[in-house]
Amino acid sequence: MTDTSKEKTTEQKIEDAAVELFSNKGFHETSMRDLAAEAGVAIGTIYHHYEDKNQIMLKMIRRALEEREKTIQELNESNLPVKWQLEKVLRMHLERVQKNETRGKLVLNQLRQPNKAFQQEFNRLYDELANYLTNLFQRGIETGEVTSCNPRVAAYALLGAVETVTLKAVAGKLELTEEFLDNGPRQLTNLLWHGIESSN
Amino acid sequence: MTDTSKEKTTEQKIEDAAVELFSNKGFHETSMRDLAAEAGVAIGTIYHHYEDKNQIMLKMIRRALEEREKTIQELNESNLPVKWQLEKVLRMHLERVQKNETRGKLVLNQLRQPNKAFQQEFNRLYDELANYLTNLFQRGIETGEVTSCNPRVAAYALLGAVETVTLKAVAGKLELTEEFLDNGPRQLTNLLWHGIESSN
Amino acid sequence: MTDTSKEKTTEQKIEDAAVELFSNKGFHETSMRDLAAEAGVAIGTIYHHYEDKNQIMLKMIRRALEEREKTIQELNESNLPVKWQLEKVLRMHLERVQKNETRGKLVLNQLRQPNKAFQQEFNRLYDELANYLTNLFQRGIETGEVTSCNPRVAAYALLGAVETVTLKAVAGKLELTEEFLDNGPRQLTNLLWHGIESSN
Amino acid sequence: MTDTSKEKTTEQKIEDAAVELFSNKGFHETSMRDLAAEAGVAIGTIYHHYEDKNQIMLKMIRRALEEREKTIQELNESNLPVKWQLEKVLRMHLERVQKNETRGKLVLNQLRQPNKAFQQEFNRLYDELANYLTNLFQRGIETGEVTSCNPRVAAYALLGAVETVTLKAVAGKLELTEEFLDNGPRQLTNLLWHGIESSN
DNA sequence: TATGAATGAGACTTCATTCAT
DNA sequence: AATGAATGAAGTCTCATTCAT
Repeated sequence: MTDTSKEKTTEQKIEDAAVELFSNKGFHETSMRDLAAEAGVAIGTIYHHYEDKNQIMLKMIRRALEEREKTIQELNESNLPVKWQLEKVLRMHLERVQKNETRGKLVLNQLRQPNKAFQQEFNRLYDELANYLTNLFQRGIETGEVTSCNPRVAAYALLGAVETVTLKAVAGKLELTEEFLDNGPRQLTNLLWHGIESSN
Repeated sequence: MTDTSKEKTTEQKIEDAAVELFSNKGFHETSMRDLAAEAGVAIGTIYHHYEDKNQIMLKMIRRALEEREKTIQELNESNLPVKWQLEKVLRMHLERVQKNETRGKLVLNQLRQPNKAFQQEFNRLYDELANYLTNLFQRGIETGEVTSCNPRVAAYALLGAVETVTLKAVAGKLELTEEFLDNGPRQLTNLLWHGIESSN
Repeated sequence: MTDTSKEKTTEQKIEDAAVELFSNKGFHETSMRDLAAEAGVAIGTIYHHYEDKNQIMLKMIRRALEEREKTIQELNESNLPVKWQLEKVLRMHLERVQKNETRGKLVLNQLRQPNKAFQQEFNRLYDELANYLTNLFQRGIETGEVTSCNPRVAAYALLGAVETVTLKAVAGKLELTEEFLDNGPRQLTNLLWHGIESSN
Repeated sequence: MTDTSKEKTTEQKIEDAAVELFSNKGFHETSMRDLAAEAGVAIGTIYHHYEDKNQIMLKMIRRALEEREKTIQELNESNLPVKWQLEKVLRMHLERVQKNETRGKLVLNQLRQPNKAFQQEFNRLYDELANYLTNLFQRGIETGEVTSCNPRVAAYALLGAVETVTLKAVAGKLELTEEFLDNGPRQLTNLLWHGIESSN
């Protein structure tokens, strides 16, 4: 029984099953039975680790967002130029999704759900991202780096653009070549930064 | 019994209830009982008009998207400059949402749901939009109006940006003043067109 | 509008639909909607002709059995030899089923249903048949035409044998050649009469 | 908690309730609520043990017929004279019904139902019986034990006769004295074997 | 900690029946 | 007489959750 680091813990098995099923079938379409079967544990076991079904989702969301939160706080405290921060944020986002496609899909799927019990906390965490970007743009406007605009609108526009591109990529609607995944963040930054107008 | 055109048809009552509840509580969280109560009809009456619950959602989605499809086909056949078409599309979108906030919310909420029965048809309609924009940008690149970029990525980015801004506005996260709703499309077009870089 | 005797009356349409569906799908599996659709009339129309669904079945059953009852009463009052009466009854039965297969199936299907509302009356009518045969055999025993046996047991055995053969024939499990339908009654009578023992 | 072998298992409770209600009220007239109440368990519990309502009936049918199948296979492989096998089959049948009247009634009630989901498998099992008898008679004809006749017709006639007698007995229409139940099979065999003609 | 049988509220859906037209 | 939209009770089945082992 010496743990050889090969065997997953029960907790890990449940978490993996949840990410897999919630992101591919959806929260409601996944029953506790499905979850237990996918994880290879008994239903009762899941209830030893989570209070109820909502808490499972909540934990997945928290874990995914908290990682992002941390990076954002660091960036927020740096005084890097706006464009630079923007590229870093995009790069972080794409890397996260690349590293764990399924969890990324899970979070992105949740973004538009109304009114669920765990939606409140989810929105709280999500708003931090929006606030960070809003402030970033606000400061950019003040320093002249960014064109005059409603910074919150710009923030949501940016988030929406990135989310959608990512989701479609993960869903297989976009061929994300190696090259795109490497240069993508810079290209996307440029696109957003300079707009789609030809400079000719 | 003189029909004063004030009274809603049964079908209309059901439709209104569905839009109201699906967009505010979500599809799964809305039971047929809820729906019947909100519409002021018996449960059986709903089944007289719709085959099952999914078909109700499907009809709402179809109706919302088919209106958009028509406008897009017209634009597609016009030969207006890319930027102009872009502004027209945004204007159409905002007007639609303004005119029927709830239905707009309903559709936007559905964009990210995985795997439901009606998701297939929904995606088919949604892809037409994406294809239209992709072609628009592709032609723009060829005519030199648009900077060199992956036109499909740009299309999804644009869609995501607009969806998110709209959804947040409808959800009350953005104060959309009268002025914004009037000038919004032009401003948003400019933002997307020139990017957020200051021209100073 | 002069009735050209080609057009079925509404009542006839309903009756035909009922026989068709009840015998092929079963009573419970046939909804009033199915019935209305098959008959080509509105649901409400059916309720102008029948009090409720049970009454429709009841009427089918009554009609089928009353025809048989009449013949049996006549036979009962005749003083034909037992074997002769037996053959006549079998012939009548097979002819009836041949003439209206579906109605025959309907009745045979009902023979074994427990406890239904209309089962009571059905059984009353069915028992008349059993009683007739019981009396027939009883008299046969008294006159020495029939071997000593429990006449009621013999009656039920006969009924069961005939029903089952008929039902299987109608269901396609037996190839009932023209020849069998002609000579069947006599052969079956002989089989029952002399048993299956070889006379060699 | 010492299991005194007096307490029924949940499965057994459900099975007993199903046999009781299906045979007395009928399949359609028995709701899952009825079943749960009679068994003294929750509705959900039934679904823990059976996939759906049809599967419950199917299991009852299978159990009843599989016992019969086994005996028949043994007889089939024996080379006993036809008349002897016939008597043994009848004896087995009557004993089975005597031992578990209700289950017997259940099966007999199902014999005539059209088209239900579980009817297909039921018919498969039932046909084995018919085939066995058909072959038995066929061989009897070849060996000269049995009179020349369509052996399949004879098989169905026999089955029908026995079923109906049994069912009426169980339903209380026949007074089956101890004596009859003991000597019944021999008498019934004789009746079928020699026919009802008096040998005088 | 782990199990999985048991629970029962509540979901979706069907369907015989009514009634205004 | 004929229609069919409307009704709502009752049906089957699902599922998050509990609890004795």
